[in-house]
Amino acid sequence: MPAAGLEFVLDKIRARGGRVTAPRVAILEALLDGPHHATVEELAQRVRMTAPDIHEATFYRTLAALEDLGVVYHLHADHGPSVWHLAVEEHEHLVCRSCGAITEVAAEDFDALRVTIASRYGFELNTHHFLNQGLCRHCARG
Amino acid sequence: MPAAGLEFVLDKIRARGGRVTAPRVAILEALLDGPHHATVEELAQRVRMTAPDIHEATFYRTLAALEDLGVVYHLHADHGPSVWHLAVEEHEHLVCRSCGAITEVAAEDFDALRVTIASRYGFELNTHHFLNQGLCRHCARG
DNA sequence: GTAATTGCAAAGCTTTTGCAATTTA
DNA sequence: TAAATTGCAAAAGCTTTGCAATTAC
Repeated sequence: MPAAGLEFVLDKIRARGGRVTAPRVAILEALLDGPHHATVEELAQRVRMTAPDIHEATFYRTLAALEDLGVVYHLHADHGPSVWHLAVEEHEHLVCRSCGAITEVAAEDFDALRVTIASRYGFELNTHHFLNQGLCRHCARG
Repeated sequence: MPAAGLEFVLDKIRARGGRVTAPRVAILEALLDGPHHATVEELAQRVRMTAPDIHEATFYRTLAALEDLGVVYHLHADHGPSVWHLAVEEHEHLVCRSCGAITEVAAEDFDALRVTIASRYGFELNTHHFLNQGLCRHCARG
């Protein structure tokens, strides 16, 4: 899933007959520049400086379109809004239920589990659609 | 997490100073009799025959109370409502993103993952708070 | 020009909450 | 009787949608 730069994604949009619009560019830049994961609200905050008039619905529609393209994906958090993520590199997300911090870890750490589940149950596990919950190093101690 | 029978749970409620009410009994019975997991809507449906007047809010409050007691827990589904689960035995849930079927698998299948994540990142992973998504044996073939 | 996209407003769905009335212990 | 629980109604939070206006190609 190498999604690399802005131009790469814009070309992908055009290739599908999509339009490259100011809102889409702004949202993509926010995701490319800042941390590669964010809720809609966080994205809106990042974008607000450069493009204050993008409607909330546009975020949802743009992100859904980008997800169709395989450029982003979303994770479900415990409660609260979905976390949207740039599909640059595969990794898993550990979210601390105490402090809320998100730790990104290597996708390979989950490989063994996928293999186990596939061989025992014939189930193709997609591990990165949810945030994995638990207690981070720091909070586990406290 | 042996939660066994109805009486066991009712005693647990009383022991905490809680009241044993008709709605609580009805909701517990629905969970004990039917499949051990259900959404609020599904529970309401099961309960409707015997107790048609339990308000939706009561389901949420009752389930939250039972969760405090460690008798039930809830899982977040992909989209859609939470799935409430009787805490009788530990197992993990695999939900098929194609047909929606929930496969329950042994908790031990996830043990290795928990150990890996703990030793590499010091993160105490709680694996059963989310439904694990993927494709079931049947749909993976199709 | 035509199809895709946006803004706006409204609504959908799940869940939570304030409050007065009811019920359990 | 006192504290816990319920029903009701309203609202909160996240997300989706219909529609007319706008914009990219």
